[in-house]
Amino acid sequence: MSPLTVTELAAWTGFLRLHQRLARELDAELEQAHGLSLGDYDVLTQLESADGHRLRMADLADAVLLTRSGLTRLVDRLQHRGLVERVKCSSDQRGMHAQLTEEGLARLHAARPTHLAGVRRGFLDELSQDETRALADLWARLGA
Amino acid sequence: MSPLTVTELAAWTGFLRLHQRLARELDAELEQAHGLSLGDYDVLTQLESADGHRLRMADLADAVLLTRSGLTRLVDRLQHRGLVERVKCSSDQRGMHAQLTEEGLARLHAARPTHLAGVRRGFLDELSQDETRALADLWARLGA
DNA sequence: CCCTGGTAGTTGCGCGATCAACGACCTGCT
DNA sequence: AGCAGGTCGTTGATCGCGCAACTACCAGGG
Repeated sequence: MSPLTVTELAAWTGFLRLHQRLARELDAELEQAHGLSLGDYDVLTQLESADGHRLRMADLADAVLLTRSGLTRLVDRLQHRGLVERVKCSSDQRGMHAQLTEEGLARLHAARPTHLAGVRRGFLDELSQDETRALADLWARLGA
Repeated sequence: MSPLTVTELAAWTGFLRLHQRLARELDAELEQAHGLSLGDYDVLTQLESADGHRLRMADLADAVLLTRSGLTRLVDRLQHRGLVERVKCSSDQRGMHAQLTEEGLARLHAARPTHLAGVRRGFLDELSQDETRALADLWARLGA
């Protein structure tokens, strides 16, 4: 396996470093301002955009890239705080829906400006429109 | 705060999702093939490229974006496995160097092909040369 | 000289995530 | 009908990390 060129290395490690830095910054900011972790925010957002503000546990886990067990506990915490509730699935007795509550929606809306500002400040603001589109296309390609 | 455009959203979430997926894939692969986590590999690599294969704890922590406490324990584990050793700093009685051992270097070299193959397969192979350069430049700009 | 403010590294604690194992349930085949 | 194999969500155990507190040490000013 031939070594990476300097440019390749920079393209890869820059990706890693930026993610680590940004994830920590934005998480801290959101936690401090609204008591939500990035994971909380991610789950809430997925639920908001889902039909009826509810999602099957497994689908939600896939959407936020957590294991099922990781999601179980994250939903536990959100439920305990009243931001989400569990609803039995009618068509499958094993299944559960995670359902956004009124309060969950409100908290999400309250937190959104903070988070969007952070994402812009740390990421989008540095990108031209062309670059933004190029990145979006690139991630789509890499996801397939 | 105005909402994100679809493209902006894709540029951001794609970044997040790709990182989560890749980090998990590459970590599992490296763990299974060589018993090293990505964090282990990262530390070993930093030490390899450092002068005398050694680095002050604080500098190493900065290089791999861990807190000092996180690094202390990571080095604990590596030391326990004989891949790294701690050396007192001569110029500062508080200071410690993390120093790569022979075995640590060997393990790193053994693991490198696996890791490079994974990075290429999941990331670099999908990029044209121009894109690779553009990304490297972009990360550099975002780092400042 | 010492004393104050700051830095280096380690530690106790708590959190959040994974993995493996489990019970409950579904589905298709015989 | 009954069983085999797979899926859904949860749980117990464990791990790695950050935060805050701590000790040891450094450096500069009175």
